[in-house]
Amino acid sequence: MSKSEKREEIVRAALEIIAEHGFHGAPIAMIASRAGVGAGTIYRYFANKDILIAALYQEIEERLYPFILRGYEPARPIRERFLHLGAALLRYCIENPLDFRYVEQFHNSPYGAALRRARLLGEGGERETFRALFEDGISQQVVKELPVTVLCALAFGPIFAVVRDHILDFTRVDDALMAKTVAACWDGIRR
Amino acid sequence: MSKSEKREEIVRAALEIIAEHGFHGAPIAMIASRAGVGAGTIYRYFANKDILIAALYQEIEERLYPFILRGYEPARPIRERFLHLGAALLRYCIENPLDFRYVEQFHNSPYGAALRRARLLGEGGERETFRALFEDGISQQVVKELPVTVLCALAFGPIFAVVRDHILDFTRVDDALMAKTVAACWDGIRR
Amino acid sequence: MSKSEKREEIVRAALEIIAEHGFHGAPIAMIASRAGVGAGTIYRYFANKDILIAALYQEIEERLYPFILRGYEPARPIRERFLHLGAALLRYCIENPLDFRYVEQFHNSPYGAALRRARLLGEGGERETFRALFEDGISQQVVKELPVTVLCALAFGPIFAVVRDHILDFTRVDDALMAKTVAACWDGIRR
Amino acid sequence: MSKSEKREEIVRAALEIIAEHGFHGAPIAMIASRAGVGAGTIYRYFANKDILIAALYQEIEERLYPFILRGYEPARPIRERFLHLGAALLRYCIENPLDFRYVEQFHNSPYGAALRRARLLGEGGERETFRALFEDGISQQVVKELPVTVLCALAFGPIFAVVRDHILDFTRVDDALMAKTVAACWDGIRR
DNA sequence: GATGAATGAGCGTTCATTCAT
DNA sequence: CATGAATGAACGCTCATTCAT
Repeated sequence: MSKSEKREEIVRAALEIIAEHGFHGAPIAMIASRAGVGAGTIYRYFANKDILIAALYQEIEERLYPFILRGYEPARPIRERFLHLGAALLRYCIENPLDFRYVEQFHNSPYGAALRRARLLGEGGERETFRALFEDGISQQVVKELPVTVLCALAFGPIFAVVRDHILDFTRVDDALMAKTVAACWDGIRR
Repeated sequence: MSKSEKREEIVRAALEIIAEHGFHGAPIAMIASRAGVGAGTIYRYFANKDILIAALYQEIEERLYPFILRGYEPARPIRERFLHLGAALLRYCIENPLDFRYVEQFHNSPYGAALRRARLLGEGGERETFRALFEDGISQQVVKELPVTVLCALAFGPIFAVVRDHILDFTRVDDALMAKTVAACWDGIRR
Repeated sequence: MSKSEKREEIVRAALEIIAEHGFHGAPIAMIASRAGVGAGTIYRYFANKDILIAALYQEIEERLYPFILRGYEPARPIRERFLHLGAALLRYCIENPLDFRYVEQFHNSPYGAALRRARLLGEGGERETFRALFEDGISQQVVKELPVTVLCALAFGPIFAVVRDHILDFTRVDDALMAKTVAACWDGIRR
Repeated sequence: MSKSEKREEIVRAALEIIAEHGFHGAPIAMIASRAGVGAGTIYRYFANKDILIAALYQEIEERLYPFILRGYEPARPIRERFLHLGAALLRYCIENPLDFRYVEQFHNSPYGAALRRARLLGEGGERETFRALFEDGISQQVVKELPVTVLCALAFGPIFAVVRDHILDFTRVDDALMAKTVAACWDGIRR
């Protein structure tokens, strides 16, 4: 196994186990054994468990962002752009439930809050795209005049809630329902 | 300190520490010391940590439910009823951020998922009220024809997201913004 | 409940619980609740748990000794005297299994060894009777010329072993088997 | 220290401390420190304390059995066979007092009773040898017609009692006394 | 005198991290 | 480099003992 393959195995194992059992249910020894490496080896790639956790979060973001931007055209009308981004986000989460579960676990830790706070100040990855969309929408008087954070809440809150229900098998989400959900989110933010 | 005061102190200490640091950041010894009691004392009131956690969740529910139903009139129009419930829910969370944080932690634990699943089957406390409202709304063709779980997501998702941002000081939520937020949620679910 | 009744209840409860569950399975709180008194009350009668344990042992000895001496006639022949004492001892243990179990637990604790050592030096209750019997037997050349401790071992060892098996339901001991067992013990020590 | 030496050290430390102080007087931390290892290390070799205790018992049995069978010839006369086994058993206990004390502690625990009960049903290690001997003896009309459990009591009861006295320094047991003791046991069971 | 709630030292056990091999 | 055995601090929990009522 090459060096980078090993790293990948570790990250994959951590994702699976943490998504499934949460942070407390994921001892380093279990991650190592699922990854097929020694426990000490993990510390060659990540200084400690917190850093592994943060790096994994990073990786997920780096998969998500290209996914939702694929085919995105900033020149299209606001509504169309929103429907594209919302649908892509929803689809990604439905198709990558481990990633979604992991991100939820992460945000629900002291660590996650720190990161979110840091994001507010600096550049925010895909956040920027949504921020630009909402600010365009406001200035074109297509979107409600609300703080961007609230618009985010109106747009993403329902999407993530639907994904949660889907993962817990409370709601079966198919393409049709995905479209309707995102459309309803648009109703929430549009003027 | 009287017997019931001691119990209350324990519950309050647990609420504060768990809301702030999560379940892993809240050892029994820390809860005990914050409550001003010995560690063993907690076990006179709660058989073990899990039961303390569940009891605290129960207590929060028992505070929340009466709060949001105060002044609720099931005979009023759907929209009005929704605005009442949504605003009350949002206000409760804003005014009781520890309760909100705690409930989030709880739902994000294996324990919480088990409870949610159990709720789906049996009677669900305040859930019933919302379910009735949404089903009324659908049959009166005032609300979108979507699964109740999705309507819940559209209604509560944004509310909880706004509360999260408020607690993290990302958004300052005043009465006006609360009203606008709930109104936007209504736009999301109404036909 | 009078003062001495209360003491008796405590001792009885301790006997039952310790005989059944051993010393670790017998917290003071459990003894108190079985005795129908408060936990603190036990400390009015016994300075601490060790002293309760020792006092209970004492009480059992004080029941056993009169029982085996009932009808004992030191003037009768050695063999007859031995059969009397052996049968009485065996019968007592079979009929009072809690006492027997307790004594076994006791002897198997650091405490029990200390007591046995103390006994060797001072006067030893019923031990004296047996010692006298064996020494008579040796001087009359009816009993093997062995140290008294070894004669005790030959006489009591099998009796206690049989009782253990009876209590664990490995052997059903009736009057006939009791007689045969004691007779065999006699064969062990007689010339 | 090699891996298997470490395991051995742990077992030896546990034997010493439990033999001396009983199960409650032998916390894991004390065993670890006597063994010269960290407390957590014990759990690499034994899943928990109960399993350590059971494994140690097993090891003692596996030392005892070969010892008493060394030079045993099933073709010799009953009496000779009994004297061989009895003397070997007695010698083993005298020479390995820690083993003896440990086994006594073990049998006097809920765990030990469970094992004894299990033994009654299945094959019983060295028990089988003694059982065969006694049954041979009965059918050859050399041994008293008593239940095997009672014959065991007559044979082993005195031996273990003598060992107890020896360990507590009540009786000094030398080769001559060992021989006499076993001979007396034979008198107890022979016709 | 009697109570039982309160205490906290001490238990068995886990697991992030280190380091000899 | 990679390993995984070793570590020990920290956890949840029990229970003998105390003491305010």
